[in-house]
Amino acid sequence: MSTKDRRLRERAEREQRFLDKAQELIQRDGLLSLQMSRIAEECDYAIGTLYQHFASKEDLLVTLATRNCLSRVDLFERAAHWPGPTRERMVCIALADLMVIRTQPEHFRLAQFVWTEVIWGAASPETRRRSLDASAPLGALVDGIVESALACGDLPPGLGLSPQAMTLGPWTLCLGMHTLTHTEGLLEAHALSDPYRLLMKHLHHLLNGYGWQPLFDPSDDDALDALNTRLCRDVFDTHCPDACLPLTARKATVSSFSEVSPP
Amino acid sequence: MSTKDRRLRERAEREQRFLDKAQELIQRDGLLSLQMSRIAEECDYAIGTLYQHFASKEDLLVTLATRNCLSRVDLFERAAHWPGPTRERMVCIALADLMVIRTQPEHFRLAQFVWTEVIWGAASPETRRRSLDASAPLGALVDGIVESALACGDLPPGLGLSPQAMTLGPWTLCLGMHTLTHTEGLLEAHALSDPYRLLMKHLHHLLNGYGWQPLFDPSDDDALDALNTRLCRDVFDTHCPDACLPLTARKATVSSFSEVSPP
DNA sequence: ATCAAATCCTGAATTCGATTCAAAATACGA
DNA sequence: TCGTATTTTGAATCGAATTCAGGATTTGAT
Repeated sequence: MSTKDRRLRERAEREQRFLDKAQELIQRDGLLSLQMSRIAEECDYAIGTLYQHFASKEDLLVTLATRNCLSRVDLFERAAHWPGPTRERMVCIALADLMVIRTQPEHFRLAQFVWTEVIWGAASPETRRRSLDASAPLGALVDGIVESALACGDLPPGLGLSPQAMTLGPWTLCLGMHTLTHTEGLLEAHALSDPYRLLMKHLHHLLNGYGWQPLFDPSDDDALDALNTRLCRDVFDTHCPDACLPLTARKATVSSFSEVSPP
Repeated sequence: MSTKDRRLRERAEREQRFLDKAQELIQRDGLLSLQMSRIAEECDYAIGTLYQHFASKEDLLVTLATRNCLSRVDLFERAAHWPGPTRERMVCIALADLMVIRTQPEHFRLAQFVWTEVIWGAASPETRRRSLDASAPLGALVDGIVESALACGDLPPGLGLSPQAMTLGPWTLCLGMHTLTHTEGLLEAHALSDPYRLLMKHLHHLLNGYGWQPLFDPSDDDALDALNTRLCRDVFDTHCPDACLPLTARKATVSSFSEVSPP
């Protein structure tokens, strides 16, 4: 029996090595030029062996995206379980998301690609289901924050939205911003820079719109910086890299406009 | 000289026919199984001729997405130039977007695919630029609404955001929701339905968050329906198809929750 | 109307990469 | 140790995008 166990374990380990290598190749040469044969080759396996783990290239990609998703759980957990105000916890989710995307932009590119009809539709139903299952814990963590907020009165009653439905707002906002940000040339074409600072501002406007207490004034750049810095430090032990404080473009673009119409 | 003109015109017409056929094939068989050879074949041209118009399959796809984008301009113009309140004009943009996506979901799927690193990066810079240029008019229309709102006081001064930056909020919200909606199984996995009704609610919350006058209570389902119906009728001469009023799922899901915590 | 040059169109051939599968290698149990 | 079951292998297959060497057509001058 232990033999069979060992076999299974070794098989699982090999699968992880394949995924690691795929990740590495994507990071090195881009998703565009990822080749199944090279993954197998660089792992010193025949290509047939690779196909015993993944029914197709699409399956491999979806599986990799799923693993990436799972790797975010602990970060999200820190945000969701941090004992601060519910609103700040929700902001932390967005910050966590930002940190991941700044560190591993390929993660987003892959997820974006994988959710495309072409890839998603070509992956096996089983693989797709596993991928959806993997996103459930993340969703649950965020839903939990909303529930707490409703319970403690930070969010007004009578919004008429389930926690899942509430979660959807920040989620779509972040997702949409990532999408635009990663389409090369798009934001420039619309005279925009510093998209993630803008994301945080819009997020605060949205939370204000829900009436999520305590309200926050997103036009106060210094307060925004201070909040992000504090949360990154207290919640993630990070000195809040450029992730949330893209100081560079700030003076140039955003502030220069805000000087036109001061508070 | 007129000869040359005719040539150019015929060439342009042929290009449109190729694009029409591509659109038709996508609609019929899905993006997944679109083949360059079939496009040429069904247009009664050799495949080489197709490649005189589009340097690659990616180029064709981006070009098609660009044309789709241009086809939305008139709808957006109606919304932006409608002489109603600025806030309602902005809502109309979202409604226009929804109407398009309900009528031609392939449009979104294609845009999503095209904005992917894999496709966008493989298209020629020229084609990419044309695509970005095509989105400028749409952006400008929406920016114009924001400018009016700032000018007439519907939006408070001191937000510290340029019109382009303001536009980004609703844009990302809609984009993100479309993305989630079109990933088969995702919303179901998170116990959500009726995503576009939710989109409209979150949009109103966001606009409320900006302080965009007159404020609107998104938890009032009947008011939301009434607003959408009126706008569709007055602005688009449409009887507001299911686009904005997915009455079906409404009673089942959203209201049932809102009954738990009534206003 | 005729011809050479320029331009355009054609589709068989090439290329590239994913996927298959028959054979070889290896592991297992008696 | 041997026969069977399982796993691995990678050359061969397949599918689809892309190329390019002609053939066809148009142009413009005579």
